[in-house]
Amino acid sequence: MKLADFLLTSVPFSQEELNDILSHFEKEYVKKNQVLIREGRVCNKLYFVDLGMGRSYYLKKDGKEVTQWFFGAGEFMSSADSFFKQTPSFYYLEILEDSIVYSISNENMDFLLAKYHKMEKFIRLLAIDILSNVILKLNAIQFQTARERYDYMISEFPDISHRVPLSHIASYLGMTQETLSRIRRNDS
Amino acid sequence: MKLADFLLTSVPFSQEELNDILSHFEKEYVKKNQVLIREGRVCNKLYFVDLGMGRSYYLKKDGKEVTQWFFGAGEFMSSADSFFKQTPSFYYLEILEDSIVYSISNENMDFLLAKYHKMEKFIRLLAIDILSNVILKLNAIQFQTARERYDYMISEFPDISHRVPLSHIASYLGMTQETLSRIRRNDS
DNA sequence: TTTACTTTTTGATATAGGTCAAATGGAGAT
DNA sequence: ATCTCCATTTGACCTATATCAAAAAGTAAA
Repeated sequence: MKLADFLLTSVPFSQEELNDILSHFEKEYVKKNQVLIREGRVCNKLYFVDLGMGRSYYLKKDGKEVTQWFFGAGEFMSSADSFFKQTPSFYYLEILEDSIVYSISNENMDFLLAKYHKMEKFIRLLAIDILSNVILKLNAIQFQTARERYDYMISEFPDISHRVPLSHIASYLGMTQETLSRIRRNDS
Repeated sequence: MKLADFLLTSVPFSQEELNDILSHFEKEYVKKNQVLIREGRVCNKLYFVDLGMGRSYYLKKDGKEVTQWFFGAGEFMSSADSFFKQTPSFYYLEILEDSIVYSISNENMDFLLAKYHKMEKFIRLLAIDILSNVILKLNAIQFQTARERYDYMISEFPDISHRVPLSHIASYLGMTQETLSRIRRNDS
């Protein structure tokens, strides 16, 4: 879904409001492997993935990467609490394929939030959607077997396994890549 | 923290606005073990715990209860996505001790959200705070040992272990009560 | 205080998934 | 085609935590 449609789907902005809002976003072409924000830095942009995909991840003390989330086309991508609270990010944000994104700075977002009551509503709804998704994942991790988590992911994101390295998917699912490899082998 | 203070801490409401907002909440005295909302029902109240505590939990297929979250005094309590999206709740909400809560209906909340731009902002910030907390827990569950999770919980909520049954804490931490009991024994 | 009931602890055993190490496979560069 | 470099798979073994079962400790009622 495109950014304009995404905005309109949850809040009925007028054409004029929509144009104003969109004008505060900037189109960016981002190359594969580019890091958008690093752990410990304040995330001052919110991204909408128009085409391509990205992920958030962090490093464990032993230096291993742990994928926290994947962001596909038609989704907002950011270190949400860092962006909205202007606190240091716990995560890295990285682009996984050559992508087109629309970004908005924190200053522009604050401007729009202050200007439009409807913009506050839009972001509130966005935050609640993200929250639902995180809660779903928390339940999956806490109470499903490695196999069940994998099956769920495949049913939800059938193409992801062809687009990103196994190791990213494994850490996203909270298991080692060896375990994921074995699960895959036993596929029917 | 009291409800009025909580509101003022994140958004500078005027005294008049504050009074109007507070007038849409209703004070309720809730007895221990009372269930505020059941799985599958739409949650139409948001609660602020003034005194006492509650939890959210769900039932696994095998009938076991899994505590999802504890809500202490000075915190909002609800099945957030059910309340704000008016969709069936995945959880039960239950009061664990005789408590005093302030509740607001979904209709009143919608009224306030539409009336006050600042109210939208308040709820947006609240949603983002909840999101941060859920993400922290997700990381803990995904990548810490049972022991580490327990130690973390004790440091954050030192008194909880005296106020609720072991089994609730164990399932909250994603482990069996036998494991939690053994961890406790090895405390220094 | 005795009885009945619930919660917590302890013990013995099982298992999912982790760790470490090596082998295989694939993709790009020369 | 061959070499190099990573990604993936496989194998052998290990460990944290679950499961099942029973004992002990608390709590409340009679």
